[in-house]
Amino acid sequence: MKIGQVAALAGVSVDTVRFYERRGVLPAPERMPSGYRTYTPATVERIRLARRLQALGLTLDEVVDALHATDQGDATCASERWRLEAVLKRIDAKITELRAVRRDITKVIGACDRGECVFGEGEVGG
Amino acid sequence: MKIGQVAALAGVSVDTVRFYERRGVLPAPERMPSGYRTYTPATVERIRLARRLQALGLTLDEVVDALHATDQGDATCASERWRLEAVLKRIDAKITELRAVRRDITKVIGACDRGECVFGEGEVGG
DNA sequence: GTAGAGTCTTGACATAGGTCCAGAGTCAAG
DNA sequence: CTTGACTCTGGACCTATGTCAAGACTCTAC
Repeated sequence: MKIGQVAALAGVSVDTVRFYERRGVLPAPERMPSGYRTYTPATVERIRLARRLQALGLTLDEVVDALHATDQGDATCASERWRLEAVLKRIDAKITELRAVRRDITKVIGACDRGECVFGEGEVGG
Repeated sequence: MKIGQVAALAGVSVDTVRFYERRGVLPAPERMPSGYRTYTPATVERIRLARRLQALGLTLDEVVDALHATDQGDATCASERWRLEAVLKRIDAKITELRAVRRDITKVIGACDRGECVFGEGEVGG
């Protein structure tokens, strides 16, 4: 398969496939005599897995780490699960942060209703 | 006041003050004969307000809009409150999204526990 | 008058994850 | 053999919010 077909099947752009190669998500593929990259269907699966992990909140570097771990062959659910739990922690922290900001905003809106506006009624000069 | 003092009082860097000027948060200040920017204490307040609004989740462009509205003099709580409510909507959307991802992750971890691992036990080739 | 701190402008660098472009080469169909 | 689609490389560009550096100038204190 050439890069266009792989990209289409995986649901990403050709540029993204080449980008993934540069970033280590994909290994350097075989080349035709012309220099064209050739892939096997396994690459499509690899890209799909990478996308799935990204959708779960892993950074691209984390995806690379996870894939390399599975490439080593000794990756199991038990050994990789912590990656997901780390993301879970990050998400929880982010949600907590957003909720705090949310509270602050509602407070400011409430102050607004009581006539104490952040948007100064007076001038805030330069 | 010169830029360093303004920055120190407002709790930002000198670079940030100049950056704010470029972005329209701050108007172009008066200059000394030497070319040095001169500010009044009102600028410190303006920067502090900008930071407060940013901390509430407004983008810098939104901060600029809000400040320009108050500069026009006809800004009131009632007229500016929608900006905060827009941010509130954004935050809620983000929280919803994060919770969805969170659920997905816990599902994947659960599948993990049942032996269906995203990290393929088999190879995911290149 | 000189040292050191502050300020000036312009422009590059940083993150994260791509996207897009130019110019050249290649492949398949008619 | 030509046309159009595809691919190659290398690098620039994007968002957002700053941060940093170089080289020149100015201000303050001694």
